[in-house]
Amino acid sequence: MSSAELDDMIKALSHPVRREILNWLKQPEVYFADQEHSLSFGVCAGKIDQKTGLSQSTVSAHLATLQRAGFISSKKVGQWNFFSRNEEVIQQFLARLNDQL
Amino acid sequence: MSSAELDDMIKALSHPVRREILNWLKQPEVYFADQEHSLSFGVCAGKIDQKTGLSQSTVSAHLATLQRAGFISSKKVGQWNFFSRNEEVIQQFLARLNDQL
DNA sequence: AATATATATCGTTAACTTTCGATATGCAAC
DNA sequence: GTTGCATATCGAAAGTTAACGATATATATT
Repeated sequence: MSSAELDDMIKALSHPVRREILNWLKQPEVYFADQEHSLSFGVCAGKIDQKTGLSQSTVSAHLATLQRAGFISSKKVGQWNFFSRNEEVIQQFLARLNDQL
Repeated sequence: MSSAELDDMIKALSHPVRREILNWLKQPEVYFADQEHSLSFGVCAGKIDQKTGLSQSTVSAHLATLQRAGFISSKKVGQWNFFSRNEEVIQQFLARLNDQL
């Protein structure tokens, strides 16, 4: 993980809504129990929009930021886009921070 | 550590110069070997100004940000202000992040 | 093909952050 | 008490980020 990548990651975490989203994705079955689709591909963008209370375009940008940082991935299925955490990346990030901070 | 405090801490880390300063303070004897004063009280603000290459006022603001977040403390001795890391706070922060991320 | 739904992208505005130089404050030395 | 040095604070300019509504794209349904 380069220094620039680390920078992107920390910046991605520096917004409370993005941290909250990451947290929700940790336990989709708790926070998105109402999702019609199976949670196995992840959580549907629209469900996240609802939960934040922010506009659709704003949340789309937050998800893009988290994805650019590597913390989440998306899987497109039909017209939907499902998001889920990249646990290994998150662990790498924490390890790196533990080390370099 | 409250959620607002965590927020301040992550924001404090979200600038590369502030992370760099934290890193320098980890090994003052390596990065500030030229300091005339003993390093036992910490590193003198002016030395940090020099090393960053940024203006005195800018660095003063960065140091204030790190201090508000709790990552560093300062000790005033005469006309000088010496800064040093708060290792316990940093460890608490890392533990919290490990947990909540 | 037309319509509907989900999501991304665009353009704008508002808010926040970083930087600087200038000034203020506080201490020391003369 | 005036001068000099270290640092903090102030005010302005520039850069970055966040938010929104509108629009574009892609898929699904009729």
